[in-house]
This record gives sequence, structure tokens and C-alpha cells, in this order.
Amino acid sequence: MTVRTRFAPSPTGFLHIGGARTALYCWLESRRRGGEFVLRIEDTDRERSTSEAVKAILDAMHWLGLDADEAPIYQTHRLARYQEVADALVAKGKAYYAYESKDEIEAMRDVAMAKGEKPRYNGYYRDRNEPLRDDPNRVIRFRNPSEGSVVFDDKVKGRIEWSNSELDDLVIFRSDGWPTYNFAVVVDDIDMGITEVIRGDDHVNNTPRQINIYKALGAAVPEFAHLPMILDKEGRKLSKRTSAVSVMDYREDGLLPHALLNYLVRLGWSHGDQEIFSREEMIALFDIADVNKAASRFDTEKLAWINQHYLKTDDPQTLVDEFTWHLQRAGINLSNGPAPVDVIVALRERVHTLKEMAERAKIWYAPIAEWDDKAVAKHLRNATVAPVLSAVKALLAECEWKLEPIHQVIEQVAAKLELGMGKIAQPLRVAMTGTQVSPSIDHTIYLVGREEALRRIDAAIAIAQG
RNA sequence: GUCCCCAUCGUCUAGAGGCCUAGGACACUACCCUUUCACGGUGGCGACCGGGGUUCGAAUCCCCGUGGGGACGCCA
Repeated sequence: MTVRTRFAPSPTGFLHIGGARTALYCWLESRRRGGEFVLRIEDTDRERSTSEAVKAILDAMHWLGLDADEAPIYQTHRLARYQEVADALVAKGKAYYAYESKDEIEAMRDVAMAKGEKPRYNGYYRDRNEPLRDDPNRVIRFRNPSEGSVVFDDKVKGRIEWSNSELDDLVIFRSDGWPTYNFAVVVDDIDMGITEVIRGDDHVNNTPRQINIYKALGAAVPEFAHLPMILDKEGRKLSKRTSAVSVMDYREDGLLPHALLNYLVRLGWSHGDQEIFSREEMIALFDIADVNKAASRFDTEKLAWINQHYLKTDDPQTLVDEFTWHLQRAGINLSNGPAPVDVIVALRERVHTLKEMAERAKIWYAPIAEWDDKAVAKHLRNATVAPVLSAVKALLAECEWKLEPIHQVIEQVAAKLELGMGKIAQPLRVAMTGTQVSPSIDHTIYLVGREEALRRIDAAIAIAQG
């Protein structure tokens, strides 16, 4: 049988980081086993679902490169099917109508809680066989087995056993005419031919209920794998307040999609001591059965390290599009400066993110007037500065405009004036960038361009001479 | 409250009874390299939640605590 996994987000917001990892694991597991990966949009909550959210999730999945093999299934398109299945269950006596109001149900829970029991439906209509009647409170409840227990072998958690006495007769069809989650999921997973249900472990306790529904429907029960949660740095549930949770926020922060994927795959899974995984390696090596049971914390510093690793080792040409996106976001006018690919090479060992890179790239695109004159002057007011800059300028005006010749110029001036490299490079750095920090001085000058470099040196000499 | 799950350095993890005086990575730190900032290199700091068993031998198996998390919706 073909392995089929699915990612089933509910479109009530953007794709968050935990969802992205779930999607990645589903995708990986299907890829490794030569199976299929499909998407289902769980939009039966009519109040909170939006089409903007659907688009945001799809966009994020695409940015990550986690494309599905088929067009997404929407639960809202399948109402007739859910009704059909629920009616069949009622006809076979495996589900029944109930008419309690929400207030009554709530009161029922309070009573149970007060007795120190689990709050559950008391089964009032379970065996009443009342004739079908119209009622605004009418729901359909599943007749859960009252005896025995449900056992399943979770691929990450191991064997889990649940006593049926812990389960109550859950609502499978609401009074508003829509199915509930636990019911729709089962019908969909059966119809979509899902063989492996991979999802967050907040669903562990839904699983026994769902298995009972599979059985009532006479359907094969799929394999289950429940992934542990991702927590924030403090070990709390990830939240918007304490950390970025949307995948697209990470894009804006300058992360590369494959760096995020690499970080995510290692969060809860490992292959010996290996830290860096290409897409192909992930596919070949990942196994859902090797996923850890315990929750893990999201560490942005390690993510940043992985991101820089890819910045340093990727072919710079492949980073140009994403970097250009960041340059534009930083408000940089690309026509006034060096080619982005050259900037990437100059900066990739010095930053962790593309956002930071775009920020630092401003020294090559921003006009000289934006410099902080006082700070610049402070560094240039030194007796040796003007002669150094003049000497460099003379040679720079003539040399071939490439890294190596520019480097030669600086060495020649150092030798001629009998000064250390620092005495040459630092004033030049200030002249070129208005700051004391930049990539190697030859590279910095090269990216400024000859014309602009000479102009900046003139401006610096003027300041140096007071 | 009831049920379910989890537990190795600060963090991510290796570890499937002897290979463990517990390995790797991030972070931190010392030194080296160096024209700044970085990158890189070589070291350092740093953990088996506690208590009982089982065993010749336990981070690894069992039990009990403790701590954390999840769920208990006509949300998904």
C-alpha cells in the first residue's frame, strides 16, 4: 500500500513554527518511503477560518519547499459526505441524537468535577430510542464502547492504552449542522487513504476516540505518530509575545528556508552527531520512528548559526534572489551600488542573517552625506591620515579595479610610508564607510567603486585637514 | 480534580546493560591567526531529577516519588 501522509492545518492564522515542523516530518516520511504527501484544510470552524489564512499557510509551505502532491482538500466542501457517514452510523445504532442545551452540558460537567470525576457527557439519550425530532439543540453523538480499552502503538510515543470508561459519547455533528473535528478527521483520513497520521501530541487523547470511530465504520486504522511540542527559550508554550512563531516572520528576520528546515529537522530528531543535512540527506536518513518523545525548546542562536553556515557554504549566486528581497525591504536603491552577489561574498562570514546583511550593505549604497560627521572626524584627525589617504588615492586612480591590485596599492603605501597595515587600513575604512568596522579593506574599497572611492577619499582628506 | 505523556550539559542531542572517568553541536570562555569586524584553529567550563529495586555490572530495565507538559468543548 502506498504510504500517504497529510498535513491538516486549520486556517485561523499563519503557519507557525510547530506546524512547519509537523509538515516537514510528514513530507519527509512520505518522501523517504516513496509515498505521497497531501494537504487538508480544516475549515469547519466557520467563525475563525479565513481565506487569507489559507493563502498565508500555502505561501509559507511553498517558501519552505514543502509542496504537496495533490491539490488541498477543504473540509467545507465535504459536508454532504460527513452527513452521509453520520446518518449511516445512526442507522446502524452506532450514533444517536441528543438534545441537551449547552448550559445543560456545562452543568453536567460541573457535577462530575464536584464528584472528583472527569467531566463527561452522562449518556442521557444513549439508550432512550426517542423518535427523531426537530430541536435547535439537536446533535449527533457517537456511541462509544463502554467496556474494554483502546490500544495503539504510537510510532514516537510507543504503546498507549486508554480505557473506554474514560471516554464519553462525543458529539460528531453539531447543532449548527457541521461535523466536529474528531469525526471529520476520521472520515477524511479514510477517504483520502491516509496511512500515517503524523500530528502534534496535543492530539494523543483524541486518538482513542478516533480509533473507536474507525472501528465503528469498519475502516482500517492508520499508523499514528504524535510529535512532542516545541517550547520557547524559557520552556513555555511558544507564543507571539515571547518569540517569532510565524514561518514568514523568520523569512523577514533573514533566515534561509533550508536553514530553517535543517534546524527544525534536528529539533526532536537526530542522526548520530550530524548537524548539517541537505534536503536529500534528510529524505534518505529521516525516520519518524527515531523522533524523540520529549518536548524541546526553540533556540534562535543555534538557528542563526545554521543560517550562517548556509550563508557561508551555499553558492552565492543561489542566494541573490532572497538577498535582493531583503535589500529592497531595507529601502536600498540597487542601481547605486555593487552587484548583490559581490556584497554577499563580502559579508557572509560576518553576519548571521540576510536581514543583517542588507543592513550592513548600506555602506555601499548610502550617500556619503548620511555619515555621522563628528564620529568620522574624530577618527580622521591624525597627522598621518592626510598623507596616507593622498598616497592611496594617487595609486587607486590608476590601478586595475580588482581585489588583488587594490590590495597591492595598500601594501605599497604601507611600505613607502613605513607604517603598519593598521595605520593605512583604519583611516581608509573610515573614509570608505564612515565606520571602523567593515569587511577587509581591499574588498570594501572594491565594492565602493573607483569613482565613488576617490570622492570619499577627497571628502575624508578635507575633514582630516580640519 | 481525573486521565495521558515526558525527564542526559544553559539549549539541541548521542547513548538501545559493560565501548561512559557520558560523546557531538549551539552558547559561553582562554589562546592562536589577523588591517577592523568576522571566519578559522586548538583548549576549557558544563549533564545522566531523587529514592528504592533487578543484575557481577544501570544513563540505559522495573517500581515509587518529584518536576514539567498535554487533554478533559456543539475549537481544531
